[in-house]
Amino acid sequence: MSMSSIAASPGPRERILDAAEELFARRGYSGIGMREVAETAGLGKSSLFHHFHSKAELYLAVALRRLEAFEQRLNEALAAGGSPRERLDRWIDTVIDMLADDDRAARLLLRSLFEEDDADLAALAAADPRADASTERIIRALARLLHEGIEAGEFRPASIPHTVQSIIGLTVYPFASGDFGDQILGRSPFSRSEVKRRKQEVRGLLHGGIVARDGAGRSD
Amino acid sequence: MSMSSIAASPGPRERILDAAEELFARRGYSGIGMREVAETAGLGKSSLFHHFHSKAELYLAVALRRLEAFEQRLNEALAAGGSPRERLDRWIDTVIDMLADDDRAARLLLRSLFEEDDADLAALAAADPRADASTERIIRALARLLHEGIEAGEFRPASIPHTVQSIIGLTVYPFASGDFGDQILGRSPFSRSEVKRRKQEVRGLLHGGIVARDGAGRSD
DNA sequence: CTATATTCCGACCGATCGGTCGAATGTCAA
DNA sequence: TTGACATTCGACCGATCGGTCGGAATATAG
Repeated sequence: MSMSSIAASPGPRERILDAAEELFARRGYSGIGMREVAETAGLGKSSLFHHFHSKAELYLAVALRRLEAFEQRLNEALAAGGSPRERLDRWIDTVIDMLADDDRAARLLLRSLFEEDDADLAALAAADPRADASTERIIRALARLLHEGIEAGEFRPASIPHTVQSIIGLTVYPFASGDFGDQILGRSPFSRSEVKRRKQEVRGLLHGGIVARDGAGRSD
Repeated sequence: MSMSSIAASPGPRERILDAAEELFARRGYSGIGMREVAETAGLGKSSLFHHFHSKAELYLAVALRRLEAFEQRLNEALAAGGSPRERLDRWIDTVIDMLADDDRAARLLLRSLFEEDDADLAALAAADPRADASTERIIRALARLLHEGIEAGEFRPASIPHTVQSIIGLTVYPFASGDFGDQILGRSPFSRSEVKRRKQEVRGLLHGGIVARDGAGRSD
């Protein structure tokens, strides 16, 4: 028997991050306690504090891990080349795929965007700008892509910041809205086919709006 | 003089609701203590509990007040008549105006949509379905409007639930995104002109997308 | 084996949490 | 004035909060 349980499985640090992400995503920073995180991760609270020196540090580590994974996959999507429109479509598909993979990510992301949860957390975040820097790079890459598209005449001229807000609102929000979203969609969570529909919805809006053209509907 | 201070001014109940809304919107349900609410409202904690018997009840009262004000103004916007497209435009303008008036509303709304903050809160919310019923009526009215527009050939056929999600994401999210949103827009909060731009942005997306038509840009 | 460093945990800390209680004060009608 | 009711408040409750500490395991190196 001995030390057993799980041998080649993730170390305690990863287990803690996973547990914390799940909990923070669901009930927010102030909504969960370190005792609960420790319990979920399968160790004592004091052991938890051995790996992360404060609650704020743990939260930032969780957020940073998510954000950097996001950033990397989005960069890959952009680096794959193609016209601005093709790259934008791929960017959107990638975001939606990542959020649909687990809605924890969407909730955590949305929370971190508009939450002023705690004074200690804010102070620590100000001292360690890595998370903010990551979001900023993501936003800037998207803005640059829109700019290129406009320059190339593929996108209609528009206020890029507002378009960025729109794209984020269209992609992130529905996956974070939980029960409420399920209720709108008719009680089913985001299935494979719903994900596909969501991609089509966003693409359809960006390409053609919902208002019918003077005579013709449009296919793609 | 006598009882004075402020004569025709709001009673303690309204003062409490205002204070609580401000605080809950900013730091969420678990992020705020009843002591702080009482202090902000200008009375003792015990007096606060005289007016609201629990924290969950206070939160639900705050949310319900907001939601019903929302619902009423949105119904007025729809009742003013016009084609589905005109009514949808007016609906969107109304939402954006309300959220821009104070961003507490946007934050509180978005929070209530995707937050599973607390067990007690969830239990009480289940026992008093007024808030859920209000959101559901709002959503249903929007869905009905979209349906009418499609029937009338004004809107392109589409998945109505997904379109609902899109419209909410486009309108609500940017006002709730706080510092992050300001950062995207260039550090300025939502000024009168930004609000106008936001309306144009949403309308433009719903009417025409961002992808340029084969040859022509589009004005409105 | 022993020596050393790492990881774990139970017990504990002061502070704060939501909530209660009883008494003091204010208000108003009879 | 008196009695009934509403409102306020300070003091207090048990529970939980984030965080600390000293020592017991455990792993690793020599």
